[in-house]
Amino acid sequence: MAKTSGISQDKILEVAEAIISAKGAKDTSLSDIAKAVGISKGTLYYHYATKEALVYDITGRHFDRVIQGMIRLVEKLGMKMDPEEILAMLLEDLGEAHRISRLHLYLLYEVMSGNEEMRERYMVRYREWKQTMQSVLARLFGAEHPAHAPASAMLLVFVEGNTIRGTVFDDPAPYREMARCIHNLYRADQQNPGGQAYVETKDPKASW
Amino acid sequence: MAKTSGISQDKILEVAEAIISAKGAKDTSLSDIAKAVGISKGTLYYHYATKEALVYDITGRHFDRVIQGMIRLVEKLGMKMDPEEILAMLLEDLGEAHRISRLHLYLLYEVMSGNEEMRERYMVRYREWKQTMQSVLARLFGAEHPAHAPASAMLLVFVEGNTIRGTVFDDPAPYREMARCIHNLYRADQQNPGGQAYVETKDPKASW
Amino acid sequence: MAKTSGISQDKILEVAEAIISAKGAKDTSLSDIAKAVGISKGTLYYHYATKEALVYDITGRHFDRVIQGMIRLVEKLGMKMDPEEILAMLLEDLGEAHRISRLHLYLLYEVMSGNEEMRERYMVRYREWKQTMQSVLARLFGAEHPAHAPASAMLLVFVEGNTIRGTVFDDPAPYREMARCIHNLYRADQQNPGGQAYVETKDPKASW
Amino acid sequence: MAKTSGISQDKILEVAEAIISAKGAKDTSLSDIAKAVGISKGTLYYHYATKEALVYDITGRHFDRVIQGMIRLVEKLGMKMDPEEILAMLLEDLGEAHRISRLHLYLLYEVMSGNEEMRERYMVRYREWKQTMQSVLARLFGAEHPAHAPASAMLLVFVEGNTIRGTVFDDPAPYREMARCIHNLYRADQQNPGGQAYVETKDPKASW
DNA sequence: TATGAATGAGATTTCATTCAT
DNA sequence: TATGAATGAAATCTCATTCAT
Repeated sequence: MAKTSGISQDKILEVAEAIISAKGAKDTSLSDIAKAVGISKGTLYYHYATKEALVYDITGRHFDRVIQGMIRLVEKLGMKMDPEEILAMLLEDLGEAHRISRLHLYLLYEVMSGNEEMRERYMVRYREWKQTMQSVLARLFGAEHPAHAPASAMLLVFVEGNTIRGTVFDDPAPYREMARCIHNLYRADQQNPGGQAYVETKDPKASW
Repeated sequence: MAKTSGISQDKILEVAEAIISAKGAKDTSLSDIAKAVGISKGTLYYHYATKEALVYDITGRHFDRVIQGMIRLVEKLGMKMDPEEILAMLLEDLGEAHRISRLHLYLLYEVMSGNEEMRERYMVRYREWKQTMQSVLARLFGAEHPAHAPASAMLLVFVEGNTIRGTVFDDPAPYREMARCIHNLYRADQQNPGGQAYVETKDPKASW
Repeated sequence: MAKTSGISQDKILEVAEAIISAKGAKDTSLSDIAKAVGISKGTLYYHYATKEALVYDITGRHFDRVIQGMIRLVEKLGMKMDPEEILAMLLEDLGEAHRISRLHLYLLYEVMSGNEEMRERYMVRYREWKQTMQSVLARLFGAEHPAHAPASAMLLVFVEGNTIRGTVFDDPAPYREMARCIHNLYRADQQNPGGQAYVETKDPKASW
Repeated sequence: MAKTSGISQDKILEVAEAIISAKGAKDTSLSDIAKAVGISKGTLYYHYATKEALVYDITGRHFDRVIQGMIRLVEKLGMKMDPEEILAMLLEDLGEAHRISRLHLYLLYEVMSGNEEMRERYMVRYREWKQTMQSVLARLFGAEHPAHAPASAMLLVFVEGNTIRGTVFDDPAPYREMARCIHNLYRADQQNPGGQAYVETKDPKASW
């Protein structure tokens, strides 16, 4: 959607992302962005023919960063730590990055009120992110485990829930307890004592 | 903020809420609402001096319903059930009400990009909601318990996380596991084995 | 498409039509019109939500006038005159009204480059105009006559051809000869000496 | 107006003409054309300093083709046929070439809403076309004849009228009757029985 | 209470044209 | 010859808000 070329493209994205992180895409006009980048509206149009196209690329950047951030953090921590601690740090890392959280919610909003194409593209990246979470769990708890399905679902919910929580409240969430909660899913004696195991639905509308 | 008057006030709110649940406040014009209600823009303006005022009242209605819904559900279930099961049902009840979820996120967006007054009013209702969650926990697990703080924080995160999750994906979340996770916080042998207890911060910026 | 109401609606149409007759709809901006009427662009929008809607109503006015003009002229001339002379005057009347001719061509252009809805509405009025021509011929030469079909087709071609001719050249067309030409179609000894009679096609795409 | 140069000049014209025939010059951007030709806007600008210059050349091509088409058709038919039949075929040939008709009208529009220079150039070619029509009539009915003036005027009106007619309606016009109508002008007993002969005005504004 | 009319400010988009390389 | 980048001016449309009646 975006043209490929040198320096300005990136600068536009960077500046636009900063403004949108602060005010949301709906409240950020192309004038605002052009002014902040130091170019004319015409030039902005030359690089991004529609506002949507710009938001697309920002969405891409956002997920790139979030996904790379997870991977880098896990690699940095290595295997020296307790899996539970690693999960706690992951959750905290994502939960405390407020600028990213705001952007995350603003992009979600764009998707909710956007067109099908927007939604499609967003979902692709979202699933990629979810996949990364599952890889992290596999790395921490072994490749195959029946708890992976509920654990990754719960991890996602924690991350998203923290996003909203951190946007509304200022104090940190109980990251440690959340980590333990996920860890518990992998403990033999905890597994569904007398209950049904959580199995992700696989119908056509299922998402991963 | 809203004038007190006859019949239309409620009708306006109802219709406006329906439209905003579907499209978001930013993408809903006062024209849209007036048309749907069957009144003129002038009349709409007579009842609500600004668009913000209308969104305020919708926010009020929204939290009223969410809070009342929780209370009613807990009362309906009574004490016959396992606390864990009640929690699971609470989470499911909130997580599967998609129209409410959408509205919830749209209102959050309004707050994020709104002015201070809007934020203030929103916070009042939000804390009220949080208070209700704590009451529910107190009812389920006893009035005083050190786990209440992390448990209510986690409950909130679950609820909000599910809101987003349900908006993006179509399949249900692992409500049962979430409920157990909260339940575990109240189990003696689970409590912070060799770790620090979660304590909510109480600085001025703290929110409850 | 247009709102029904008092004075300004008509004034807008009148002024807009004058400007569009001179410059064409494509080269007439809503700003131009608003300025000429003495209202703001917002007010113009209040009365006509799109430029298309405005052009629709102008198209309506245009055909109204052209059709009424034909009827009035024929009625004025009554039966005192030679049919041929009446036809000549009709052709001249339409051919020499340059402002109307320009508008006619500008509207045709809008239809050619417009959407299906525009085309639809235009065709309705166009056929109505064609119908009026046939009524005029019926009045001049009797209700039923095999020459009606080619005669009305030819009359239309004359009128439209004159429209272009008068736009490009300044001198008058040979109205009298055209009239005779049509008249000849009704003369027994002229009818298709050894040729096929012109019959309008009646397939689904046929237009009248 | 156009620079003389290698291969692209012609390709540009060809492609541009095709697009403009379909959408009209006003609705065709230089971007559209550049993209379709497969060159950059900069390169297009190198070949045509303005959009107007491009339309000029397309106008030239258009009249070249129309004029050459008439000449070639008449030559092909030779003298074997009835003059009336030749006229009918000429009219049909022009009337049924819809792409050319569209272009013809679109170019007329450009002239109507264009500047004086555009108009000037257009008129030169238009008169050339008219001249060709007169040559055709001379060939069919003899070099000198008082009916030439009204006949050529009427021929032009027929051609232009058919252009519009064919754009609006789908069914063919009564070409044969039109041909006879012109033919009749050359018949002694038909000439202005008791009327004034049609004489083209020769004032400065007269066009041929 | 209710409304039709009006509006200003601003949003997105478009595009012919220019120019350095 | 060719082009990518840039731009200014303008066009259409949107809408919360105001106000006389």
